[in-house]
Amino acid sequence: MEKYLSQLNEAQLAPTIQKDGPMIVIAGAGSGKTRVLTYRIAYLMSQGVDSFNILALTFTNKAAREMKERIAQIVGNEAKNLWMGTFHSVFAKILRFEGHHLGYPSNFTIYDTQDSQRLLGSIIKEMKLDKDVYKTKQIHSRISSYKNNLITVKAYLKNPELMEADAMARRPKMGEIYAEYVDRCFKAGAMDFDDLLLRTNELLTRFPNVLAQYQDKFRYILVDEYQDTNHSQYLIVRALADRFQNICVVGDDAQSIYAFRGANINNILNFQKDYHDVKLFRLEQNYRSTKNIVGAANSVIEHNKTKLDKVVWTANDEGEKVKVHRSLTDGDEGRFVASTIWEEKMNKQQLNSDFAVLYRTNAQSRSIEDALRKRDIPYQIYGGLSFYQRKEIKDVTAYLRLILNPADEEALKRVINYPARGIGQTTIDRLVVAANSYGKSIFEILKNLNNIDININNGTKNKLRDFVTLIESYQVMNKTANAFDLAEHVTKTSGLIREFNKDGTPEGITRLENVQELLNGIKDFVEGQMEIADAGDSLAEFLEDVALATDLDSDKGDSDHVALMTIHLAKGLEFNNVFIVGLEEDLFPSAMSMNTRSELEEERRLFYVALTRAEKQAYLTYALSRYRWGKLVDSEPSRFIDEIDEQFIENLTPKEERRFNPMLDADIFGDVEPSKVRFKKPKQPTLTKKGAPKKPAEKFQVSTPKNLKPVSKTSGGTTSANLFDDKLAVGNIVKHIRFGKGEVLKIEGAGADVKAEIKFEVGGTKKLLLRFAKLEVIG
DNA sequence: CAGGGTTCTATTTTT
DNA sequence: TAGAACCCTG
Repeated sequence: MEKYLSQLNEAQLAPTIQKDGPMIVIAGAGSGKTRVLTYRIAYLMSQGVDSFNILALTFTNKAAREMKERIAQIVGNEAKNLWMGTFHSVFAKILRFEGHHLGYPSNFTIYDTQDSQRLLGSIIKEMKLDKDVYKTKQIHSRISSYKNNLITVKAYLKNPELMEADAMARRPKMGEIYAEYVDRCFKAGAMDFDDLLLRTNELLTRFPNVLAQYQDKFRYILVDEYQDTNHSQYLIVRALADRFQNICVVGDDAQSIYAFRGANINNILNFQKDYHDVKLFRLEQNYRSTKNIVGAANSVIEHNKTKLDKVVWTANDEGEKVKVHRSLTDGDEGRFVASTIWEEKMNKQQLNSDFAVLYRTNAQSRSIEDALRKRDIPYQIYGGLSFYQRKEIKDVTAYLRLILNPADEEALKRVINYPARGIGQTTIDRLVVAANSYGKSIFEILKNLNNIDININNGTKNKLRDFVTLIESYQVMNKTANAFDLAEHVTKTSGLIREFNKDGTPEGITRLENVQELLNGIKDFVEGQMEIADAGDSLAEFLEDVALATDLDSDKGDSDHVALMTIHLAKGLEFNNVFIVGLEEDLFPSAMSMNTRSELEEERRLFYVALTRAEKQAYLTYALSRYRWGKLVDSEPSRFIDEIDEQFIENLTPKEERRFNPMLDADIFGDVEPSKVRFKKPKQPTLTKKGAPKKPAEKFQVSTPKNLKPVSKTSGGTTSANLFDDKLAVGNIVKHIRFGKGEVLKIEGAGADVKAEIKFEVGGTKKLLLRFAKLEVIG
């Protein structure tokens, strides 16, 4: 242990060996707080604290895993007994054991955001409320914030102010929706994310003996990223730490960026008032970044009023200045990022993984991706639609969830008619009504179709019975088979594989691959579990992992790639070179977050977080205009750029600015004669029900050369360039493409390994320019 | 009920 | 732009 402690500086050592009592560590960015946490746990164990008595709450499961591995290197196998993880995953585990006190089955389902919103959507529909007033997203975030503040339905109904506020927002039925939602979740044996915390609180307050048991267990509690805890989490920590008061929280008020999901910065600001005799430690020396980066970050955060006193400094080199780059469009911005990475890799012998591109919103990844792909620079996008949220994955897991917990309403609704079995919406609606009126789950209704008064014809009833038989057969199998065999069996026999295989489109193939990857994941999981002696039901535990996994957690990690992610996701990470893109007013700071001082300050902290991810070099980029919601919009540089002290900045003035030039930027090796393209007249204007005749869209039918095989298809399609239909590939007729003068239509084709760009000019003479390029394998 | 086509509408961040 | 909702037809 001594040898490890000697690696710490004085400021780090003090909190590490402070064994007992409440303490707070204010840790500046890059000051080595993870190391302090890790070594502190190891130190506690070396001082005779039983590993079973330590609880460490981290921000991601990945962070917990890495910390655990590190501790294991120091103290050995004992580390396995530590309780470490996110609030959600740790308390989900506890609720599996103790949930029965609250009337939950131990195999309760965890509803993710999508499940919650779907359920709310159907409740709103059942209540016949106006869905434009009662928007599911907003209702959900409302309910979420109630729950995070421990406002139960009961408490809500006793709180005239809240009800008044909702009534003022023209949503007087809010309370009813809330009540119905909670009720339906409960009946489905499901908890949403917020329930995992709320119910833990309920458990600890209503059952003093349970509380006592866990207080006794968790004698030493450590909380990372304390600035991002919400009220619900705060109360859990307080309750658990109450007996021994051995509570150590670590955080940085300047990096509090989760207010939108209920995080309360006051938790960290007021910590010293919450406990007696709190020891305060500060880690102010930054080991991560150059003087220029630290200086730039400090000068920005100075503009915030709400903050704790702290001076972050570094003994590192001066380094390069923070570079600011202006582009014409978002496309140019992407090309700047890609070419800079390209050059830096050449000149400085760096790896792809030395680079990260950070943005405010997920939608911004697109232009960056395009540019990186064009240069063959490998990248990985983190976040966005995470693997487990993809449709095909959710389809498979829905079956698995249903097997485990047949009451799971959302899972059932998802798969009862997918793949199609002739069970339509009307039938499902009737089932839901019946379930509600009998106070049973839908699956119970299905099992008792004979004894229940329900208006469903016999043909459909038989289909429903077949479905029940199918699920029940899986349930039988689940008793003996392992999770992998079961999952594989389900994908084959439910018709899911057939469904994805059906059309043979690249999308279908990708889906199949994803399903295969899921199966592999289950296999790994099952094998991993065999090594654990007291492992429980592998399927249940796998599903729990899935529900609480973040995209960072599932990082395969071994390939060398540029990382693309939102700033939120980048918290806690570091990279040699960081690009912060889209630094424009209304984008960053976001237009939604400029109404109040506190919102704006949070955006500024977010920028601070982004900047402090960089070790050697930070690039700030913005574009003069950018495609937002399909249109090119002018934008102004972000105020955050101005807020940086000039001495830390270098402006990169581009020598020449040019827009995308297909002759230079695309890989062209052939042309197609315009004569092969045929235009047809636009349709007549169509009348819509709502009244006014719409202007006719300019619609043309275009036939493309035979060797072009259109590949992708979208669900809808207005202007979409990838609106192709498989059938059309035969005659090569592309329908319904709406375009304006000079717009570019891209076709990414499979057939002859081609990619083409067709340029149309509408009005005047119609011309076509078709260019082929090498096929780019996407994704 | 299924499937295709059309129209509408929402765009912040996530456990 | 892209996905969801909706509408129409077989």
